[in-house]
Amino acid sequence: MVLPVRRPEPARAALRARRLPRSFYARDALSVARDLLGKLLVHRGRGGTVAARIVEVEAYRGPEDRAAHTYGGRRTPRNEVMWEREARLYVYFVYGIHFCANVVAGGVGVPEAVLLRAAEPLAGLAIARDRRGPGARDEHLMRGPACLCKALGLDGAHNGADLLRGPLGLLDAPPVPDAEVGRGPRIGVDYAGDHAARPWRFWVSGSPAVSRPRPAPGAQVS
DNA sequence: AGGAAGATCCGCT
DNA sequence: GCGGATCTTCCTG
Repeated sequence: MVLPVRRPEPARAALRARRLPRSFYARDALSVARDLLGKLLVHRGRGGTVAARIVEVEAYRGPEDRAAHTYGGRRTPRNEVMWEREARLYVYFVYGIHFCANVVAGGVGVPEAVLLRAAEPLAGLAIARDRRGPGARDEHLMRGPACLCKALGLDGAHNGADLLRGPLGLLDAPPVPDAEVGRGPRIGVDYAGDHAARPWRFWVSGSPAVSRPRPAPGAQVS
């Protein structure tokens, strides 16, 4: 009699990885953004755990970045978390409907962050589907910053959440090689003048979960 | 005190 | 491709 062979489940193995150390976050947002590609975002919430592989991010670089909430050194109740210690989550509300989540980079007084724009669902698919409702294909459950938050159950209550402890975490995973990294201008920041053209958006080429796989026509891609 | 715009998504045409 | 939904935040007067 042949025993049923339980093939090692890739997600389970991946979720055993350690959390990224604080030093990972204590760098400029561009480096953190690039290196976040391929890492795993995990939320152990009520109803179970949802995990995802990050495939699209954007760097927001503090006071000098016209597209950032902290442009010009503005410090407000909303963006307060960006000014504090790195390795926390900055969640804000947009368009009266959606939440977007950022990973705080830099350090105390260095208000930089990385917007999480898209991810590939890895575990907790049933929960993610339920949160998103009918209509979305699995590979699109977390395509776009607001969709990502919804599928992972992130909202304003998670603003300031520590990523080194507690139910929210970022786990280490193999780096995405340069050859597979796409780069281009950020989305939805046309108001930022010349800063809008800066190629501070990074994505994993070929991932079906990337929200906009191609850079805008004529955009500088470097 | 008021208003304008927003780091978006989805459905319809 | 376009626009509506929906409300917080911040700047101006």
